[in-house]
Amino acid sequence: MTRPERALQPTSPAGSDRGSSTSVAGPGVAANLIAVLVSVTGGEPRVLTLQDARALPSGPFELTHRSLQAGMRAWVERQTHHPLGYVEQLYTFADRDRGLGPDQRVISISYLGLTREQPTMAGDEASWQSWYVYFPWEDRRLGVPPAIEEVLLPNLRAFADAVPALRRQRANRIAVSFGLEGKPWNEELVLQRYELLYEAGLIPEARRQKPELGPAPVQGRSMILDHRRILATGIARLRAKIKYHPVVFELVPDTFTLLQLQRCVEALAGRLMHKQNFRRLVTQQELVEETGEVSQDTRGRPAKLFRFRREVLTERAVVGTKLPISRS
Amino acid sequence: MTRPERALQPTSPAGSDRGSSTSVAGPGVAANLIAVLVSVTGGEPRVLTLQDARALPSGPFELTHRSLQAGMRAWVERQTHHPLGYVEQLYTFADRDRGLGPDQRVISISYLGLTREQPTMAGDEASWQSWYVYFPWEDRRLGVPPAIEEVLLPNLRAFADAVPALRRQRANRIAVSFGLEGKPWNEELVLQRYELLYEAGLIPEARRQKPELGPAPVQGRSMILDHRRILATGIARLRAKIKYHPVVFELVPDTFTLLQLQRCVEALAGRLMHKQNFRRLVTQQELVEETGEVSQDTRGRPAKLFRFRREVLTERAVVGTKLPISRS
DNA sequence: CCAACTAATGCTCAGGCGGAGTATATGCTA
DNA sequence: TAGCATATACTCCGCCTGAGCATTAGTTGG
Repeated sequence: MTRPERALQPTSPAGSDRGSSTSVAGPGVAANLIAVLVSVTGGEPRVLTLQDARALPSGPFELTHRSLQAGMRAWVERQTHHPLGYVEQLYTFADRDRGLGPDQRVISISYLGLTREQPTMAGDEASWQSWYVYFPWEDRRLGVPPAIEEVLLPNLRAFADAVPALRRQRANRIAVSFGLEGKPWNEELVLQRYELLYEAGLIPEARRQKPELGPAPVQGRSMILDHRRILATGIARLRAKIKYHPVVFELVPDTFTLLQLQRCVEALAGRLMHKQNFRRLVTQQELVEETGEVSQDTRGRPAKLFRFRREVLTERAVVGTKLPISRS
Repeated sequence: MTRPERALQPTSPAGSDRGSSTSVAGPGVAANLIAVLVSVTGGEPRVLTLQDARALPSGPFELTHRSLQAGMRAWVERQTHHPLGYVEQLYTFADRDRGLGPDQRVISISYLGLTREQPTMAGDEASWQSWYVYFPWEDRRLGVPPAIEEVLLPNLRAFADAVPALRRQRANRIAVSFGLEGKPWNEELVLQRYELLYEAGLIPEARRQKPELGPAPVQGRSMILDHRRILATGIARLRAKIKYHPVVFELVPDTFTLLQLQRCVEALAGRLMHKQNFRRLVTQQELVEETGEVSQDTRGRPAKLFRFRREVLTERAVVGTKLPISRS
């Protein structure tokens, strides 16, 4: 009997392939698994990191593994001693310029994994980091971070103005990505924003081969190789997913208050939500049921405890439709 | 040939892990690219096939390729002598049965590609097939195909009833997948429906190792290995994508009438749409602009010709939002 | 020229959903 | 007991969307 794996529907991230690679030698091509492991604790979305918080966990795809996904689960659970609630493939890279050499090629298959509790790690170099450590501009829960206006945008504008022929195009791209000039902020554009900063040369990853440029002006911790880019892909995917698939419940305890649930979603989305409407959304869709118990937390009126109605995963097809389809 | 292990992830509820397997340890890993190449002609969505329409085109990933995507483009364009408008990664899996030998394993990376015109192929064994040849139950433009009620559902019900303990669960899954018992038909569940038929043993792919079962009862052409499964993934992805990203325009001529555009979307979705609302949707979003010309087709009032406003790709972030996010 | 037909285009209407706000309930602590 | 903090209930309104009716602009056959 295999352990059940959750149903996943892959959606691809936009963007090109900039490969990432780690370890693994041998002639020909090697396969490497890279994990974006997410949990939410203390009101922060966290990701499992290694190497002084500068790398995502990764490991070779081994022959004992039944499948790529099984391989993912196997070594993650071996490392964390914790079951993985939800796993979804993110993207596969194999880029030459970031590889090991002309005769070497590494194929990296990245996965997003959700886990409910914070595992204790085997290795001591592992740690859970708020993902906003790497993407400070993505957290708007307390309003727009001042650094955006003070540091990020001036640098981006300079980037736009640097090439007159591309000025308008770049300025527009900046406006779309960061929600300027009346355009709405879209929390799903994590990857696009990262890419933009990369192209503008504002982050360390883009300056590795150009030490003459000095330190990168933009805040936010960097990672080895393309790991920050993979993380951006994972965040974007998760932010999109929570809107049409009940994956949040993989990140909260078995029973929870609606506010806890909301805080979790807010942590992931990096935005605050309207409390009453959030409740309406969740309850109307019958995603949860009352346990009958009440939260002991108790500042203010105690909140009812709820649990996820797992049945919804089978009773409905949890996907969206937007075309003007005729009912007749 | 042995039954191909399956690597794509089921969106099905109690999705089990049918991950692809590998048997052996060895130094080398080969990478293989598989393409779902789509075009729409003659009111039919078509897919490029090989080997007597039983295989998707595929080719090795070579060290000369800059990236996976570049590799895809390279050999597709070499084969078809036609540029690829849009390319998107579908899924990566490692399949035991594709291995070249005990010390080899193959990683398959599948891609979806859209092309505007029907290329003339180099090899004569290549042909464009309506994808409904492989999935007849997916075309509801002329109403629900009679074969669903006559062949498909009776067999599925038998499958559900076969195991009393699973009866309810299976019956429910059937209802959700095929839009029964008041549940709506969801054209995006292509993969789930295929999976269901596979698990129910109703299609040739599932019976390859069980010749005693005789011919599969369900109509629809099969393919080698799990190519039909990959095709299902591609169709599902495309059907989902057209709802929030203007990819249809990659499939129609440079100028087109709104009805042409609608027919194209309908071909992909397998459903008819409300004409006036379709126009409203397209024009309100300013996805198109008039060319000033008029269609010469001329049965009935001549239709204005339009062209896609490529600018929308940069002026807006073309993605959706469904959370009750506070504007303040 | 008119009638009939086909398809394009314009317009209206009603229901539902989502964003936002107000009001009330229920626990605590000072 | 007042005040506070949070939970929960309900209302309002605008927009989107499904659906249908009406009109326009061509062609084709008498």
